[in-house]
Amino acid sequence: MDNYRHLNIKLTPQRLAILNFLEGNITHPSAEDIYKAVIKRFPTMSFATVYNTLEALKTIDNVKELKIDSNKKRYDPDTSNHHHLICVKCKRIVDIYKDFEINLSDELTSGFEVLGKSIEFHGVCDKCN
Amino acid sequence: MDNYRHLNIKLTPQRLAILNFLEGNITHPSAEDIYKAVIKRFPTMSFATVYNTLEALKTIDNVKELKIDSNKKRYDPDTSNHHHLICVKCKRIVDIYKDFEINLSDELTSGFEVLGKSIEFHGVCDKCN
DNA sequence: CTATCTGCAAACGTTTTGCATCTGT
DNA sequence: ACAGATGCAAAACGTTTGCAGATAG
Repeated sequence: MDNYRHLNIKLTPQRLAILNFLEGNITHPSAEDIYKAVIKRFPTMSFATVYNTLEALKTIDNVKELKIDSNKKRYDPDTSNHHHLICVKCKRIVDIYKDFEINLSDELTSGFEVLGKSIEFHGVCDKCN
Repeated sequence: MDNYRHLNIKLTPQRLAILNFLEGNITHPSAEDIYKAVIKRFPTMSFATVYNTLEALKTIDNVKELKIDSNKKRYDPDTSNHHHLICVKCKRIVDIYKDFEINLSDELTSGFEVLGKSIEFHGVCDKCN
């Protein structure tokens, strides 16, 4: 529904459908989730287009590839710094918006210049508890 | 080289080879890395056996499956609480042994009971810098 | 002796690729 | 007009599975 001209990528109807599905989406969808959502409006949509679009969006930092699921890639349209809390039972994921300042002392960093971090909290959600 | 009787799993020569390869290994190897290492001594070794053994070792908490690589699973024989620092350029991984105490206030946890966390630091290593 | 493991090959789910056609800009 | 996107099918890749034969305990 929005205007995506500022992204400076070719805006095809398929890409707009994907962008609309992703906008404000906090479900951390997989490529298949995205595919299933957009194919309703675009019966000819292919996985190639989903992956192609995700690649384009990653490049312009409009989407972030997540490693929270070891079986498949998931995507997050929120590219701001935030963390994830995952239920070990039902795998529900919630976003954690807080910047935890962690200083790694030099003897821990092996000479690395540390740029950032991402924290995966795990726990048990209210429904599972 | 060690004695693994305390693990209480069937100790086949193949499993011993995998255990020996993993012991003290800080390279966070993938299934293929393990396979390539042990096939030198067991030319008939199959991936099925590698995965079967990893599954058995995961069950008894002797190895941990890592999510640091979005393309494939990696394994860590060090199951103690620690974190990882990854070079964004060369993907080199170093272990961070420190327990950062992070308290999530109730308004952040969405009712979850938080049990633990794992932090993925990213940065640029000395060689890449 | 027998419950479990091994090794092979086939199957699986996810992601990538090649290519002819189509389309935003 | 044309650089780049689409859609299809095939391939690639990591991982899992079925099963006959082997083996640790």
